[in-house]
Amino acid sequence: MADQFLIEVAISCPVTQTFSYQYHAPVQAGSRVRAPFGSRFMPGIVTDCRPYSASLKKHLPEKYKLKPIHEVIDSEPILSPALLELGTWLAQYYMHPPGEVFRAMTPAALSYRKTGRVRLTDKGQQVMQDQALIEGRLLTFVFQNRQAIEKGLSSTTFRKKCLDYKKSIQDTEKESFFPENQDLIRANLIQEEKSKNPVFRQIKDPESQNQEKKQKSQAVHDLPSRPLSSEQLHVVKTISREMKAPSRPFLLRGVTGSGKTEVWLSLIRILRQDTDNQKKQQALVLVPEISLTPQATRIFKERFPGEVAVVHSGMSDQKRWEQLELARAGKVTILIGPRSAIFAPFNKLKLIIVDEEHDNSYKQHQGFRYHARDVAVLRGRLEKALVVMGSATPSMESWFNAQNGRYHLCEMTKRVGTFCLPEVSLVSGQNIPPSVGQWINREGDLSPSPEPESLPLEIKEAIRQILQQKEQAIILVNKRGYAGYLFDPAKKAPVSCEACSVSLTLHKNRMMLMCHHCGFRISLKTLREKFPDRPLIAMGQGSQKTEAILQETFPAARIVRVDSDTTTKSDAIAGILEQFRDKQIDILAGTQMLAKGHDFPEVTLSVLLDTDQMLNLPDFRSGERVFQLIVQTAGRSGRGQKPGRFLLETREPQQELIQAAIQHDFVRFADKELLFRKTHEYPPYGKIILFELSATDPGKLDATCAKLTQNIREIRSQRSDLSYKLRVLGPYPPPIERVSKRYRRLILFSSALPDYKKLRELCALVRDQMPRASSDIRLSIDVDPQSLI
DNA sequence: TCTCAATGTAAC
DNA sequence: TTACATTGAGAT
Repeated sequence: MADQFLIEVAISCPVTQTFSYQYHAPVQAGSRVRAPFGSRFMPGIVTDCRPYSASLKKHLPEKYKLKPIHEVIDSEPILSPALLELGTWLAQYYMHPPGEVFRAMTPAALSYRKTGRVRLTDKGQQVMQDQALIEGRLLTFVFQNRQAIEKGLSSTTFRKKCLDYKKSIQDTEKESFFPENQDLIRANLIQEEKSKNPVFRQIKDPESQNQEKKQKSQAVHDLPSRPLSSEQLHVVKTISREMKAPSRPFLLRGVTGSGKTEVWLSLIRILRQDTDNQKKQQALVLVPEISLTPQATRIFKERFPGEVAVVHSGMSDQKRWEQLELARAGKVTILIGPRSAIFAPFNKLKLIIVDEEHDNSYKQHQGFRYHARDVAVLRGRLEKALVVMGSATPSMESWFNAQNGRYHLCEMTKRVGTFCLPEVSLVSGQNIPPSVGQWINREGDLSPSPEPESLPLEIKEAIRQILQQKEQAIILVNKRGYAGYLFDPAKKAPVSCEACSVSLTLHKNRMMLMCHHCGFRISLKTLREKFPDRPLIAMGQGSQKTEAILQETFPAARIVRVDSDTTTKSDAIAGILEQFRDKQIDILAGTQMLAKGHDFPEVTLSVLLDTDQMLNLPDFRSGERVFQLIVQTAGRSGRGQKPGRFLLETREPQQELIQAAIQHDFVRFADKELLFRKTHEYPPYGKIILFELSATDPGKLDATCAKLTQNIREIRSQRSDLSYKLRVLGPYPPPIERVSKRYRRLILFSSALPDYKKLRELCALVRDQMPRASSDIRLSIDVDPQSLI
């Protein structure tokens, strides 16, 4: 066996290790390969390749015989050395299977479909006509469209559709017999093609289309940049000085409307002029998904015609691939995209901008749960690119880093041009009964509260004025808090945990209050017995009604509701935002997404309703979120020529957070917040790793949890170093116990920053000893979770 | 004793 | 993730 090579492959499936193969030629790390895995071929990424020598052989596990790689897919690696290193590091850090990490990094390139298909036979087609037979009805349901009849269905969809049908008739018809797959095959109604190996999705060469596009966009003339304010100029100078040899990332804190976009544009301009060798230097601009409207990207395209590529989640794989290919080949200078764009391939990446760095949408909440801002910092280090994060209300993590010198800090305190910050009024909610809520009655049960509901007078009046003057308004309605809490009108504060200073969570199905940090719990009954005369209001059901009331109060106004329920597709939202900009809509009413970074010059009123409810979410980050929300909402108003107003409804106007927010005093808020985080060892002073177990069967779930608890106890008793100073809470059911038919349990591991290594070690041990009682049970790990519920 | 489905585990 | 072995319940 001359000249064999040992190849390490991260297989695209949820297993923690990488696997070794042999091959007759070297394969560059970062290339895709197809390798025999079990009894089939799976795609994967080569992580390492070295000549196969006798000494190497010793290190291999003996019981396995090395299999040869089946096929090398790429002649050139699809992951650059830097991206490969990034992925390897991330798999470690986020405790996620490397194969899955790489798949997340290379959209479409590693996805595959199974070729196993199910077709109708001729006999099957005949039977299908006969609706008297159960088989006929089943097949009609499963093979609804013509395409399915002609091409067949993949076996997975076929099975799913059969199950769907079975479920749908279970309630209505009592069938004595329901045909299983085997029955259908035996009766020669369907045929199953067996071909088990995944096939790579074909990706067309984008070359031809690019050229067209490029020519089109090049026809636009270079637009002159707007003159910068002295503040902006100073910031640009300071940051660009670091561009050649970046040492630390920058955090740019600039009040809303201070013109951060202009700063980004100037930085890119400088980057582009600075051609120290043949390769064009490139910039990546990360933005929150919601602000990826054509409007927002237009300014980049106008300033740098033909040099901008854009990706967003609504794109087809084909289209996205095209855009990424432009960046990889060095054909564009700038790539704009949401969090996943942090993995985009580049020819020569020199600058990474994270716009609105505090934004929650940078965190992936499923599967590979990375935080794009944190990944950006790491990628910047690996690629020697400068990372610049910008926000009016930085996250506590970034602010902390800027304070202790890990990041450079730049600030812009003035709005540019004629804009000034909006006039703020507090609308006292004190006389208003809680919009929707339930009272805790004497028995400790919940009973509905009277719900007189209308808009506060000041708000009504303000909206009326806006409509009269044909201006626009944005109204933020908190649709529902994701958890319930108890409000104590006597104290004008929620009932909170004395040890942790976070609101206690109301678990309605258990009728108890729980603290998600220390595990403290008290039943409503006990609480009632303790304080018999205190009226307590259960909050957290939300105030969906507000939107309806708005329309009722102003029937003539063109009001459009925007929230994740009504507009799931990002396309739809973009459309609505465009209409709003064109003044076809007077009032936008909706959830938090409306507060994010949009620039509507005609908006002169922004309103934040029911602030308290958000403030009292049982989460140590709720203060930070509300502060951001208030400042950002206020920032939507008065961005044009006319001065803006901002109204905020609260029952607790004296709260320090609210006072700081309405004065746009971030530093005052941050000082207090960081102190709070420090005393409780919350991030950034502490680290959290969250395990989420889920299953469709709650019994199995609890059984697994019990075993897992036992495992944790054993590990900790054997390893005192993993017991001391590390906190473990749970498994506990989150307030939203069931999500998409799966029950959930959480285990929260936390520690102070210095003990982080130990914390990780403990978590890794727990993961590896996870009892796999059933395939129904899933474990997903969230390192640095954004939310604990 | 055979068959089918549910459960568990390995994959290089 | 998928495939295969193992196990256990029910059918012949």
